[in-house]
Amino acid sequence: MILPVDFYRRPTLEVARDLIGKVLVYRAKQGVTAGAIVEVEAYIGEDDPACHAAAGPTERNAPLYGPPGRAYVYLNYGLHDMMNAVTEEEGHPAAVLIRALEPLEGLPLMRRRRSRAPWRKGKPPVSDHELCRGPGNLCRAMGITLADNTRPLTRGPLTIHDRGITHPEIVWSQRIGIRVGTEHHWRATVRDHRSVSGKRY
DNA sequence: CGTTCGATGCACT
DNA sequence: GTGCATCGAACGT
Repeated sequence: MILPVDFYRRPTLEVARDLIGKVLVYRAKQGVTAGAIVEVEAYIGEDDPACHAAAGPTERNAPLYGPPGRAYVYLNYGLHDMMNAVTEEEGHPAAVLIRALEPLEGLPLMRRRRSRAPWRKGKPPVSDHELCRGPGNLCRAMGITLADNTRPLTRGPLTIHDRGITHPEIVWSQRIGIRVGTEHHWRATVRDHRSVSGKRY
């Protein structure tokens, strides 16, 4: 079952918690890829210095201010696409960054896409559990790009599903890879999961 | 195990 | 011109 818009129109920390174990699906022309979410981070409002809305509305962060249940995709470090799910009411800028998946479907396609990265030329293919480890890696493996920015997650090629995965054990920790706002423990991971990026708990 | 650092594009100031 | 919500290699312990 595809998660409805009301799933996303809630406090961001609740959405973040509940996204763990849900399944991200991309139906591309090349084939279907899917993975269970095992790591997320919440970015909440203009008072959160690490949130892209910290400096107020801009052209780039406009999707954060838009309706919930849509994708906010942006390019980071000039290299990596990052995918968020927009949360809360329209006008309240907040989102959940999808940081890692456990690959479920389309692993050969994921591996082909990962191998296509310029910095992986001539390198051995990555193992299964590494295919979607890290926000940049998962976007590359899933084929998620800036073209998917603002796409609804309730229909179309990019969707998030409840497939009844049973209550993974969730651990909260500091968000990683940021230089401000590290005091908040707004990173949720599945305990000791090998597809989680960075430190595991 | 850990830390450091270069690649790379673009929004923002 | 500056600085990233990263990745992976190259080192040191």
